[in-house]
Amino acid sequence: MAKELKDLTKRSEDYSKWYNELVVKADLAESADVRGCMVIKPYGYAIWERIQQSLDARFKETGVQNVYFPMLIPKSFLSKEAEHVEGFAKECAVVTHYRLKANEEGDGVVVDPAARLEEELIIRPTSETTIWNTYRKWIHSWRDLPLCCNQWCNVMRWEMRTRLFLRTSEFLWQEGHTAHATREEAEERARQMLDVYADFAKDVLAIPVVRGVKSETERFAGALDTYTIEAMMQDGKALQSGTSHFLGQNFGKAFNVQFINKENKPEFAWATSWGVSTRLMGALIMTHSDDNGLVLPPHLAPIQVVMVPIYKGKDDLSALDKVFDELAATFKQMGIRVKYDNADNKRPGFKFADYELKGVPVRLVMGSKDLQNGTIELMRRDTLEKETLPLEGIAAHVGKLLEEIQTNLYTKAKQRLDSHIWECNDYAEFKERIKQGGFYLCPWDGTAETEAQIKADTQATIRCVPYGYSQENLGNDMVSGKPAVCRVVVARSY
RNA sequence: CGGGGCGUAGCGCAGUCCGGUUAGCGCACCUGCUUUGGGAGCAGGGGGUCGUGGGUUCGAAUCCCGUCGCCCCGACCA
Repeated sequence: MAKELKDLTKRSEDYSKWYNELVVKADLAESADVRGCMVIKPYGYAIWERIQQSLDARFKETGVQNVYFPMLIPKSFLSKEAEHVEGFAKECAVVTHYRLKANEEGDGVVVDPAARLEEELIIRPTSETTIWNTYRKWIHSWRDLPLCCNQWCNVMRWEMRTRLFLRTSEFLWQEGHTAHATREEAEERARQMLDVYADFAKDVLAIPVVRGVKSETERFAGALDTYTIEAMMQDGKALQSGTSHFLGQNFGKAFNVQFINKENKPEFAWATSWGVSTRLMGALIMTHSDDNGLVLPPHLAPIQVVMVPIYKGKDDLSALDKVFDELAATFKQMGIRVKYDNADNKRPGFKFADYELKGVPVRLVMGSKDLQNGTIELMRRDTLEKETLPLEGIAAHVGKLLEEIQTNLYTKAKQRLDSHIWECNDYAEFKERIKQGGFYLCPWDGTAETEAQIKADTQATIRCVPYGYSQENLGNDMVSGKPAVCRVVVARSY
């Protein structure tokens, strides 16, 4: 399998194809028999669960509670916020009937025309509308605020083109929805959640991101401001990996969510929403993977250490079992996620390749030779380096090594990001260089026209107005030549 | 919705141009033996209405007409 994968990467310069093959071969997910949807397989879902656990704990530290709202949204809800409906209308799946009946003219079943719904229901593309419709009942006084809820759920957007994890019709995500008494507090929350995402990406996924704010055309439908984290994939393309929106009072007004403020006057609630999705797994795969398969950062990996015995007979195995079982217990005490694979239906070579494909950070191997010598072989996935070490003290060594691998993966990705961000002030130069990928810091006049021009000419888009990069000596917009209002990140994206 | 391509075993494909043995190959699967420190070897075995409907023909996976489905490129997008 890995051989095929390697051949593929050598033969094909198409990064997307390599990515898709990798997802399938690493046993993460596959295309479903339903248009544009995906089946997440056990190992892929284990990774998603790690993301959930880790993010959820961070949300709760900021005072967020989990809730659940229905998947079906009455059509009328969606039309209450004008920009919101315009943004999502083109990609909604609609429920029109509630019953089937036997086909009188042939096999199978048909939709029963008598069972037409009076009001169609939309399968949620996002839940602002249904949640704010309920917030009206929950919010009456400034004392009810802030209200900070999050839900883990699926959503459906009828995308025209799909790719596993990056853009599927149905995807898993979390969506946070907060309501606040003041504009300042809501804006602060939107930025705070962006920081939660950025820190999570860095500390757990080992993915460095560029934080910033979206241009008006790239903004979430119905938002006043959309904050984003943009990650750079190995081919230099950008991937929007998480967003946080300041929604102003748009949804408060649309759903009439008013509270009595401290001055005893009615006021519309201020809103934010923020989300990350299974797309993060796409980011993870495309940031760290190599030709041997996935490379998972230890803080995320469902299996941090895999142990494989090499044996000839039953006696060999039971001697090795004893050592490994003891080692496994030590790892578990240390809070390290360990798997001992002594299954006899797969040969060692197969296991090695398979766990590499799955990105397990550390592999420990022992055979009868090691047993005699009191040694153990260790391989780290990030560098593929192998060494034979004394069995004594191996657990402590592995504990330290996991942290080292985590740091190393982040450092490598950060160096790649930093060395592929360039200032660019000349449009002709930009058009040439964008072909190789990378992020370009370009002066922008703030108009949608130049933004559209760039997209038409190069397929690249304004990813964001970045934080942490100089906004001085702007000069003129590289397309229009008019005075620039800010420097933006321009890149091709997934 | 525009442009290109493909439907043959669970998966990947050859065969189609130029109709003619029993439709073939690789992987996977099953059985047995030998193996096990980098994706095992040998031997044997099972699995097909060639997407589908019609037509031409002594004869169709192959030619003709229709139809269904899928993939890729664009517009959309977390």
